[in-house]
Amino acid sequence: MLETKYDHKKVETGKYDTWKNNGYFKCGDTSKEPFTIILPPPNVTGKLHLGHAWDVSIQDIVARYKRMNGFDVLWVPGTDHAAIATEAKVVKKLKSEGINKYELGRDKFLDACWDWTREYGGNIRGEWAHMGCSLDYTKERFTLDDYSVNAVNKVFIDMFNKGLIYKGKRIINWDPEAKTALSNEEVIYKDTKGAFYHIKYYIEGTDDYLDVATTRPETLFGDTAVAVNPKDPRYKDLIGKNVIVPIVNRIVPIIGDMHADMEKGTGVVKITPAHDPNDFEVGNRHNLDRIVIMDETAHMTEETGKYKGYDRFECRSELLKELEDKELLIEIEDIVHSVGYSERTDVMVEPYLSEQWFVKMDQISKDLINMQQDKDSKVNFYPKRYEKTIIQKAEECYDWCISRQLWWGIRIPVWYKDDEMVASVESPGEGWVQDPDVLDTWFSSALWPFSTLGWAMEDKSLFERYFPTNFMSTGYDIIFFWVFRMMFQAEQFTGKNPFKDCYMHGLIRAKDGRKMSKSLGNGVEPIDMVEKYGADSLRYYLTTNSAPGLDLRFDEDKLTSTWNFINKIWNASRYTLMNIEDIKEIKFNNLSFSDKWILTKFNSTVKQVRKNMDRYEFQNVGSELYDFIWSDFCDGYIEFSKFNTDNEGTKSTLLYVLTGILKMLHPFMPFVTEEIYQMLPIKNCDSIMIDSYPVYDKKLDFKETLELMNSVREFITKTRTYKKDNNIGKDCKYTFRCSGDKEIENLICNVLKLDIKNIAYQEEIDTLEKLVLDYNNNDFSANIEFYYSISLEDREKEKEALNKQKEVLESQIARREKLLSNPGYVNNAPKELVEEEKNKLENEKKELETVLWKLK
RNA sequence: GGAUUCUUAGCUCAGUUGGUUAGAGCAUCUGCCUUACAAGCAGGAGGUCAUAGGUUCGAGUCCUAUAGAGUCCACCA
Repeated sequence: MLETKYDHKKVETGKYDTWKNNGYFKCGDTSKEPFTIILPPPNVTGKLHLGHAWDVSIQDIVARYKRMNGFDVLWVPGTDHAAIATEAKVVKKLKSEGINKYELGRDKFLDACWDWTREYGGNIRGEWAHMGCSLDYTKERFTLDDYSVNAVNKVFIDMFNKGLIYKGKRIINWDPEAKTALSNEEVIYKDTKGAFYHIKYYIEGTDDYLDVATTRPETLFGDTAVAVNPKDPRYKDLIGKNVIVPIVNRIVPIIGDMHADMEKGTGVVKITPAHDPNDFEVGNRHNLDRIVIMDETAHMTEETGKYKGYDRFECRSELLKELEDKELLIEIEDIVHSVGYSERTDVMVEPYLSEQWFVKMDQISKDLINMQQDKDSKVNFYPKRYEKTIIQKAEECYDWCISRQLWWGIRIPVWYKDDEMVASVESPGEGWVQDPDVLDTWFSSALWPFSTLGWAMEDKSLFERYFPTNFMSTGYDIIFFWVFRMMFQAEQFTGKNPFKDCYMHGLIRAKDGRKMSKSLGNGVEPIDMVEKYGADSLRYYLTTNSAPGLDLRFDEDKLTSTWNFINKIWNASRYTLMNIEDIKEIKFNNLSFSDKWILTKFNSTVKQVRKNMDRYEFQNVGSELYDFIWSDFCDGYIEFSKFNTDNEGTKSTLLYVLTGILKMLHPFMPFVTEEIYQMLPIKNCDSIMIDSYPVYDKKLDFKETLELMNSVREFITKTRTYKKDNNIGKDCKYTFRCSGDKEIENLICNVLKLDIKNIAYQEEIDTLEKLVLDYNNNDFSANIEFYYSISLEDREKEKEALNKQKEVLESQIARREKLLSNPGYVNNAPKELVEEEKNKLENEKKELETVLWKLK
């Protein structure tokens, strides 16, 4: 027997290991159709946050749903080495021990990284277990294992040989703290307080100067020109003349270039080709020198003279003093402008001239766009608008900087000897030196959908069976980092898209709508929520409380409501189990009206739920199930069944519907549904997770009963309201007639507790005052009269109520008559709707008649 | 500058291909410890669906504009 209260801790203990040990998470039944999901790999040393909890819940729901629908489901777990993040942590740790990364050397540093990974890695596995994720651990991968490394090498070498990967000297985004290049996606732009510094650049041989406005005065050491717009009447005559760069006193030309915007600043812009991407382009057009004035740690080089060794910010403040002293500073204008910061280290990104590896994107992007235009081969996004986002990204693509000046990662498989350069995993021979850099973590992540399946391994059987994958779920924040790149790499190397459906969920925010962050201290740990409410509650809450692609404000009160819902299910199960203990088999004979009604309702719920599950509309599934279980099954059917517990058909219906409810809920609430399933007197399988998902059953669809019972329920509610409005107590004498079967009459009397002792005698009918409630619907009508001595006051109250009712009815009738006399509506609207309107109008008219009669 | 999302009850959110009386949770009011559940039951109250136009027989839903809020991309000397 179940306890009276649901205890999530008790329920969730032990089940995960049982499932896992019984092999329910493993794929491999080749008699079934495969269905593959690849888990987006979290940072190996990271921990589960609410966003992950949401993400894995969605995937587990799909995995369990598909498994119950007869698919051979493979859900691949894995983790990511997270190059920059991990390396930064290890560097910090070593530093605290007084060890410098470079002094330690590459090999020993990597050992330290592996130690770190082993020490802090693997926690995430326990968290997947807490959440109930049905992952196939026999296929677990890591971005630095052979599956991944082999694929990365193979892809890199192939792209290198095709010319899709090249090495180039460019201005890239540089993180001076991590001392590595970054891709454009890894730069976060933030509004920052700064200033326009107006500096005098004297025109050579004159006392005139140009007012040059810059936000970064310290870069003047690298100036090799000053540009004006060739159409700018203010300055066009100056083109060809020279100016003197202040402090360094370098003579540089005034050039005409469209880059100079007449509207912006003073219309004069200093050109620093080695420290600004736009200036770099200008420099190329005008053949300007590139003077590097900062090193890899953003400290000034010897080009800056006495400022050598200064940090970039120190240099700025000292330089400004000097400019002021020398009366070269015209003014300082405060502005707010957006400045790039490193996604990982949060330091200000420095545009930096260096040699890096790039993926050439133009053709690849075109291939992606073509693929997306083909209905059969494209990725279906949920919600659909992300298809457009992807296409837009592809259209405005720029080359992807993939080299990182780090050690923790997959090393670039390129070897050098003198002027020669060869791409190869192994050294081509004596005297060859490998490129020191590693690849962007996202380069390996991009291959994840096929690398994990053994695409670059000898045994390709998994790849052949389970690729392309079926379902991908992730937050919209990494669409460019990851989804886009997975798509083009799979297209380039497998000729197919990596997944058929891609579900994008939003971000989790704090209750007030702000982002959850450490600095605000408003973060919520999913594991704490699991502890407090159970994984079942958390999963259901996260997945049914928002529409696809939209953010979710985390609200613990709603989690409580979800817990209450589970407690409700628990108690409905408790009731059911108490009443079906002796059942031998499910037999639908001698079904009562209410049995037929709930079976019909159940059937239509199954239909709706399946439809929405197939479209990943989980919020709809959630409300369908909530409504059916709470309003129909518990408040409606269970109450009816209480007067019918000896009936075999009713027992069968209770068990059948409860079993179906558990199965439909199982993908959302795996633990509690398994707990209750195990107590069912009749069940097909050892575990609910290997049982089948409910299907619509035509034999159990009783449409007429549905309508009749809806009327009966409406009558019951109306009677209750009526009694309450008129202060009619339990002992009031009554008479009752209804059009339905004797069974219906009994049901109503039972539910409304119309005590047989209180039926009014003829004498009472003749002498006492009465209150009458008439109910008319085309398939059911009922009349109930209550007899008692009525006061004048009550009589007035009743009259008032009737008048109000009259008004409402009259306006409704008028509205409906107008509607039905509109030929446009009658001709164009669906016939059933028109019929229904007509019926309603009829009933309202009848009702109005009674009200009018009573008023007399 | 380009794209995109949101604006629905006091609060947080649902609302399928347009179908006429817009739903839920929480909060609130009334009455109930009825033996599955008081973390519950029964019955209420609460909304001119941001604004203004348009399409349509019919608009929360489609179109246009406006206002406010958010996000992404590009630019930012």
